[in-house]
Amino acid sequence: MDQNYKPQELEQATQQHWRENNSFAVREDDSREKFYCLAMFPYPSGKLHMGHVRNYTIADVIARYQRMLGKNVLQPMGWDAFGLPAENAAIQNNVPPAKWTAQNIDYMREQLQRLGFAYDWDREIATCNPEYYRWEQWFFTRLFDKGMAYKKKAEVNWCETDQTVLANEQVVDGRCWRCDNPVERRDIDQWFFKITAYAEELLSDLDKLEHWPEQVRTMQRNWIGRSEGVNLRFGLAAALTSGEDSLEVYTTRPDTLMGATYVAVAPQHPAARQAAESNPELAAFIEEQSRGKVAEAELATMEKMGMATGMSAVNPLTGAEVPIWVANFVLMSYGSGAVMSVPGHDQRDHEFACKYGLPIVQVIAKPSGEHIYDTAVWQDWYADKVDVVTINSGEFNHLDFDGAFSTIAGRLEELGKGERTTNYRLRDWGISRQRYWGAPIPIINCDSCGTVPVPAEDLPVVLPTEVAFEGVGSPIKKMPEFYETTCPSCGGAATRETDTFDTFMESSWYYARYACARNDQAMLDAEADYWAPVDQYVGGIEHAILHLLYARFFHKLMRDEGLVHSDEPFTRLLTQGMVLKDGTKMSKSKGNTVDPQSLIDSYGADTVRLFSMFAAPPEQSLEWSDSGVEGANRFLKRLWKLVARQLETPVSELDTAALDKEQKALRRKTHETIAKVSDDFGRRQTFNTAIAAVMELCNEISKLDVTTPQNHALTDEALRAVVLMLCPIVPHISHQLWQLLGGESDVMNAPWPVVDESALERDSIDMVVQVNGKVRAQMTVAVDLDKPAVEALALQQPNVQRFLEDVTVRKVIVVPGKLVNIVAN
RNA sequence: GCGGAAGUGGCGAAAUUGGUAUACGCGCUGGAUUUAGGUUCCAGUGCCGCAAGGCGUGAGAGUUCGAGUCUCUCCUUCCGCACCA
Repeated sequence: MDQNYKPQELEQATQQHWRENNSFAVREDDSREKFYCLAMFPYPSGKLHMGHVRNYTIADVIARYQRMLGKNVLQPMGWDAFGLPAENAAIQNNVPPAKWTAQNIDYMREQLQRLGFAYDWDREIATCNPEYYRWEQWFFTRLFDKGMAYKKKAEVNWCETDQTVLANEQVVDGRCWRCDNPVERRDIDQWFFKITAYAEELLSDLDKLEHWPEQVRTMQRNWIGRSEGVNLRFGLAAALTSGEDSLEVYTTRPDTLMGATYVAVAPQHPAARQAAESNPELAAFIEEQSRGKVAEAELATMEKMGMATGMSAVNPLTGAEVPIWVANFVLMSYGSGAVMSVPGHDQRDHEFACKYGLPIVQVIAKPSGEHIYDTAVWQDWYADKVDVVTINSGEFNHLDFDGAFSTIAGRLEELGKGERTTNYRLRDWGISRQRYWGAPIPIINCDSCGTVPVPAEDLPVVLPTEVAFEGVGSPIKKMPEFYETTCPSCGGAATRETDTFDTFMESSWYYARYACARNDQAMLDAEADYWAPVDQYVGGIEHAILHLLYARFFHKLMRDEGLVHSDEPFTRLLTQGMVLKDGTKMSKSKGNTVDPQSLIDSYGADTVRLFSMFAAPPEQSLEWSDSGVEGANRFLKRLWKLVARQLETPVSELDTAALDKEQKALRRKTHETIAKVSDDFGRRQTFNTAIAAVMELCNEISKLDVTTPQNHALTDEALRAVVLMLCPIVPHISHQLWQLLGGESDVMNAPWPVVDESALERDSIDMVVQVNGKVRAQMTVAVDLDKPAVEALALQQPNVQRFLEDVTVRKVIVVPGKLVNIVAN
């Protein structure tokens, strides 16, 4: 055996072996438990970064471990290939997005293979291929027929110069990130998915996801934002021109209805618009509120502003008339776009009332009644729901929150002026993008038939890839050969939809498609149903809401279409931490990136994998350290030498009955390590401590003199266990060392090592003796020594006696196998 | 403002059920090998102290024979959401 560890040639040979044996291809197999392990697929941006390496190493370690447990493991890989960067690159470098993307995929696939990930490449998918997105288009038409996909005018951020819609993130200080022109809000036709129809299920099923991080579940709960309240209608003193004679508001605090002193409506509300017709000042105010800053975080810190409409509303229970104001803080997209304002018990309403001199009425009070209510000064308890009672509320006085809520809600229901409702913060998912590099929305607009979905037999609607970019607009919007078509319904001239799908669409169902990636007859099939759901999903926390919520939604849509038979797509979720350098996230803009490729070139893939798994537990952020990489490499070199030393002597039979104390200790260490590493890999998913335990075992092995036959046999057992346990993490070196140690078959197919319980047995144990909680002595006692004897032995320890000289022993606590604590004073 | 996570040596971190704080690795110090540097190997390495010992897990209290771990108060950092009626 070569005395030196040579990762480059060793890894190349191992990978060639895997390729030749098609080692990672899998099929359905009912004789074994299936395990579907998946890492979030990458956007093919050019080359892998350290975050990818970490993500894919974690998933690969889990997949390989599960495989060694005897399961039928699927681990696929693919490309989230549609998206904006390809368009930007096209404009900058004059390369068509399709070509740019394909080149990047080829390069990054090579990198992933060089890292030795156990992917079934036969199932590779790229979402920009028509073979993939045709099924997405087909599914969309199914949802259209069901009414789950619909078109409506929606307010968007619009850049007039670039002729495109901007995402909120692309609006910087109210201006376009690219051309710096002021962004307008504009109403344009957009396609939506009715995700709100699944709000309740998406919320309640979070309780089933017990193997998801609590943080992600909480974030999704908050995002869905369920609240219980009442929809109620204020009368209108004068009916609107549209015929409406009432104004609907949503409140979670019907108990404060008697304290409503004005009604506030959103600038976009019909009542506001009508009032503006005869009020130029108000019209200007509404116009002003419709442009400028749009990011919601900025809206939240904006000054509260409003203007009276001159109209008034009638309280449905008291008949009192209150003024209607337009206020910039009321959102048209939540509830009905109008709120009843109770400045006595809502801080924001209070601020607004103080600013504009509107009346403030107290309707809830502390039950003691001792307080003095100063309407000019806000105090936190004014909004409390517990330990308060209603006052100044006529017949509804002296009720607690629950009593007031149900009595007032009940009365409104009797009068037909309101009803209890559940509201969600979640809004329908807008899926239209005015971008080019995405899947075309399969819709044809016909002057006589209206909106017509493309029939299944005409799918896919293929996105033209030979395109020329003139500025930033989507090229297909200027291509009559793309958009001019005939109506599938009447045969007349019609135009195609030129918008494309949000790229979150593709990533919402790719996990299911891997399972039947080459099926050109159906979106999903029985094989997809065999593999679904994903048993272990691994990805960044940044996808906690959007991607993971959309995928959960899609899974339920597919279930209701009969395509899958589970409720949730991802049983277990691991969110890996960021890769940091010098305490901050690695990023191009900070210039603190480390190129994985150069590390692989100089140390080999195994070293990179080992360091990524050793430096921190997977959920925590990982601080990059060049010397830590050296350390990982050093360990592999030592391991190599350890096996080389081992092979100098022929193997003898291990006689476990004839071991001396030192030999028993090493054998115990070997099996204790197997137990710990198994627990760390399986239950805890703390691979850093598993590696540390293996390192400890290796340190023990290297201390042993292997020239005696029994020591050599013992080391053989230990080294085989080490190689098996390291195999998921450093598969290349493990593959070679396993062969050198005479292991049968591929190490990656070998069974995970089993603990020999008899090796764990010990006849003596080290215990600590404390006096008043401070360690004063160590002693070795027989395992079966009873408590009184242990206590007596502890008291005899010379250093213990020294500390007991001038005090009286009050109590002795014996924790078997661990310690003795003598309490004395 | 609301919600979540976390604060342990010089650094990354460990301590899983309330039981020896700092495993494992990095770095550092000394030594061996080497023409030298690097590599490799050996020994040491929380702080104060010659030692005995004392002090040590963000700060302060509490519970306990015993607290990094449990309870309370506070401080700091990171992350998410953010006018949601």
